[in-house]
Amino acid sequence: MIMKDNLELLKSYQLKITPQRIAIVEELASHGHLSIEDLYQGLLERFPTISLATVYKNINAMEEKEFVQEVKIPEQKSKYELTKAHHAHVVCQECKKVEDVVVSTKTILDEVKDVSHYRINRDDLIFTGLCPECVVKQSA
Amino acid sequence: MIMKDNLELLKSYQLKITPQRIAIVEELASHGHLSIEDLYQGLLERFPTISLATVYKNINAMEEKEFVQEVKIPEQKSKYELTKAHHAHVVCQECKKVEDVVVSTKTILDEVKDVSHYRINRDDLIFTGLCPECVVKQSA
DNA sequence: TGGATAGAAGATAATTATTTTCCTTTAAGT
DNA sequence: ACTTAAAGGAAAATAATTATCTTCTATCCA
Repeated sequence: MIMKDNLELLKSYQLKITPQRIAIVEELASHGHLSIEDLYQGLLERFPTISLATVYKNINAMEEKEFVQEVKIPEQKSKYELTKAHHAHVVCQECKKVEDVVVSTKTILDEVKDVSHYRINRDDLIFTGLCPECVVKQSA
Repeated sequence: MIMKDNLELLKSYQLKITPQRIAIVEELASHGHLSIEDLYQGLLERFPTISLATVYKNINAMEEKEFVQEVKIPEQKSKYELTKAHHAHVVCQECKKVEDVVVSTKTILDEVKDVSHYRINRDDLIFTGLCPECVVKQSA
């Protein structure tokens, strides 16, 4: 179910509230990280006539407003997530799941700035490996 | 010009040596990070009849053998680079240039492992901001 | 609350990007 | 040199994304 927060948020981002958009937010809120195709398949169940173009247009509009963000993952199609407090991602190379992880970036950021002399204002950190469940399966 | 090393390397990766492949390696060696389209345009000058499919097929083959690696960058098309010692990337949001940067990842890796309980064996770190040149231009 | 209207949805076409096919050519190993 | 597996090139096939156009609806305001 959708939280009022999300509705308010959509509004505050100047995105018109439509049933399709609400559904997109719900999907993202409950599943976390979804590809365009994932979203489309999920929405089809609720809106049998929804167009793939509608998914693209909405995700693009939401990205534009920074309401959602694209996550580019090695060896996979891009996933989308609701914008939230800054975080990194861990990806399981086995089961493909993607999770958020909050880590301190100060140390590495300082080093990057120091070494590169860039003024950094964004970081996209993806860590790939095996999730705890897949580690177990693998050793079994 | 191509270094013998690259030829040897191509061989050692079981990739048949062809003029087109040599050119791809040269392009990547001299320009660092190139998109498929960049590569195609560069190669066209030397091989007016080269096919875009050849570029795709070769890059895919080289990726397969881990001779080159894809670098997924926010808001940009993927770039490709020769595989080398592990490193992170800095991207200038203004002039779009991409550079390698070597930083210690031990601290953050430990934290990621600790927080996520994943067994991590790969990291893709992209830092976006302004390169020194663009910082200057911007304040001018 | 009942329009007016900007913007969204849906269908489809058009682009763009990527992969595959098929046939010719060539690199690499006898 | 000869053989063969693999690569190149052209074009077709797929996939992914964007654009267009018409219809519909959320939002705004009298």
